[in-house]
Amino acid sequence: MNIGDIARITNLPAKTIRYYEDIGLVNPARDDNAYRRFNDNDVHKLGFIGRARSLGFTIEDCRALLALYEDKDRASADVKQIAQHHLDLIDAKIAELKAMRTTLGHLIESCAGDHRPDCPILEDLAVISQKEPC
Amino acid sequence: MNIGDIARITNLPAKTIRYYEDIGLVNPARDDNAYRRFNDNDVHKLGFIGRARSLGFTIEDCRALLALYEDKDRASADVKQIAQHHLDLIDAKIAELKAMRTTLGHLIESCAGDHRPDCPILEDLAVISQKEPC
DNA sequence: TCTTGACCTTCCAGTTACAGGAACCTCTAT
DNA sequence: ATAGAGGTTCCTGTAACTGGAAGGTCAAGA
Repeated sequence: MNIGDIARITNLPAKTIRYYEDIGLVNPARDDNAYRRFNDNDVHKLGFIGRARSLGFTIEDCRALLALYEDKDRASADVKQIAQHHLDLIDAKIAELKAMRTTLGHLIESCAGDHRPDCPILEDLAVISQKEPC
Repeated sequence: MNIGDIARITNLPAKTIRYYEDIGLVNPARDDNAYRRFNDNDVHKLGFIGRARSLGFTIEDCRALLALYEDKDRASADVKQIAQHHLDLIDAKIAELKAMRTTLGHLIESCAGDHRPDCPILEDLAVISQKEPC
């Protein structure tokens, strides 16, 4: 199978698949014409990576998870640790965004949004006093 | 005031302030020794940018907000529109992260996390069936 | 046979918002 | 005179791709 077929199957852009080869996540064979030739294992791996990425794992996480996946002597604790760490990061990010959301939501509510220049949003941003960073 | 003083006042790294000059957000004067010399207006602007950034506004948003701030004939509607758009992006991001969090949370719960290789997390990632991306 | 269009290749640049580091200059205090 | 703190520019790297240029390959139709 050529890269276009795999792109369709895995729902990953061909560009992305080439990139994954560049950084050593996959290693497809080559035909005489230099076209990449993907086998079932490559498809499987790329699907794995795609799903991990869609859960927000970094590329390096994907690399580690893939290695564990292929290591039949792995300890599930190692997998869980990676996942838990990632979950913690997600939770931290959600908390950060929610704090922003709250502040920004209040500011937007209080802004008339008309033709006049008066704007609580700008006034807040321009405030001299040192608040804790959001 | 030199860059270090401003860095302390605004709580922005000196590197960041230089970067903001590079991209034209601020334009401090220079002393004979080529040191940047910041006045009160520069401090004010950098504080403004810092607070906008801490609410997650992009640099280009900051540029636009700063322009509106300095335009005394602005319409608050223009400010509100930028803020509302940003809020929408934040909400989308929160929703995305929450979906990841839910899926990942379930997977982690179901993983024993011991010395054995069996792992529902890996099994899920390796699934052949095409689910909707998370 | 020629051509057209779809597909493939590599390589380079751009994205975001900085951070790190090298090499070097300047100021102040001892 | 020298040390140390602070300033300068310039270059590289980050994450994970995306876009585009320039060009090779393949299958089908006129």
